[in-house]
Amino acid sequence: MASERPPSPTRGSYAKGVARRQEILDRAIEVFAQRGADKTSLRAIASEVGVTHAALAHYFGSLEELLVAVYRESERKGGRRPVADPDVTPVEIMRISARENREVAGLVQLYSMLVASALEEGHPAAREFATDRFAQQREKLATRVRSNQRAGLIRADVDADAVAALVIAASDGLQTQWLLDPDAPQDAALTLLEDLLAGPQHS
Amino acid sequence: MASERPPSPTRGSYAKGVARRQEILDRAIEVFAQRGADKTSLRAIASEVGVTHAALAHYFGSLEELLVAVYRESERKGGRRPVADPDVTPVEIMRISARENREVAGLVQLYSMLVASALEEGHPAAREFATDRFAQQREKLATRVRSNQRAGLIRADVDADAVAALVIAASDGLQTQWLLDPDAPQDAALTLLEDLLAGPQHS
DNA sequence: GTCTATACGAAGATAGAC
DNA sequence: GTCTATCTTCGTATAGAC
Repeated sequence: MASERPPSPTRGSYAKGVARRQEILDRAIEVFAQRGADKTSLRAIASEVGVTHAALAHYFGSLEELLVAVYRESERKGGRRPVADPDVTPVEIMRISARENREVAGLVQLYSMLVASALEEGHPAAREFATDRFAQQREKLATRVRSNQRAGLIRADVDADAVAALVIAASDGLQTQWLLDPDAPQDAALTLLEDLLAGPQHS
Repeated sequence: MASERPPSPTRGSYAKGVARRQEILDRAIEVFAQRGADKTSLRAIASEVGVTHAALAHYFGSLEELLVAVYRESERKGGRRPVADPDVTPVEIMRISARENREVAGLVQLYSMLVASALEEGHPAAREFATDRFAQQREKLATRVRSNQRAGLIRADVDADAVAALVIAASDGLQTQWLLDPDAPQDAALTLLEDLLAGPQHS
């Protein structure tokens, strides 16, 4: 309790690196929000952060890994605590998530770019990011669907895994359409899906 | 019917250019299918076609415009005649389209990349392509939905425009998930949506 | 471990020769 | 109209100072 003992010599020097990495990441997020996901090269970020582009490569390995880190960190910061109430529908979950993402400039664009890269060969970082994310989201939403079904909020005759995949796909796709054309019926389409899933008894 | 009159001298010299452009486009499609949407640079295409990368820039203006041309031409060639039967559901339309797209290697990846680029600023060609495509698809499908509703194939109490946007979003998103994880319930989710839209009387 | 300096090859764009 | 030559910028890799 008195004086903090310094970390062991063999691993002590990690502290600075971790803090520095976080500092760079925070700045990179700002740069990203301002310049857009596309024009943000390693050199551009490095220049604005105040380091050389080689330093970024040192901390993050590659541009793509930096982009993944930026997205994960942006989402972590912008995201409120996960919705605890099990009676909230999957569509409402995606609605909340979409609203949060839209508040962070460039985040949806970055997500779209990462997913597109993941589809190409030779992009392991993006591929892993997208694959994991879809799998986790599908599992999380499927669990919620089953809970909703027990509570009578979602009709019992639909497959929970299919619903999860469908809701994610619809949410992603509608967000894209909305960015390209704000007149596209994003909310209406999402609400429609929600009503359809609620079953015949929906108000 | 006898002999084709050559085009007028003032515009005749276009003929060679148009033919050459088409020839380059055909080769570019093959190169694309083999190498993937990502690693296909202007130089790579030019090298395989047998011209310099500057020639491609001359014919297509920019890499992005070439990519848009490649996608449009690939889709035109792969697409069968449009489905005439007005009783085919929008979901079935997207299923057919998805099946055709999947037969052309790299086409879905290219589409995903173009849409992602369209979301970024400073990509007018991709932006125009994606905006137009979504608008056309929404209009086409909405008309079909209304027809389906009159025929009793789709429940009458849903908004046709919202259905169109929803079906497109679901189809695009599910195709992406399927590419990243073939175990994702793509068909099940699409069929689910189809059944939900059919209404309470669905078998 | 952290980071700078530097070099390399490849990319898209463009000016101007032919 | 077509293409060579060149410009700038990019991501990555390495060597070595601290």
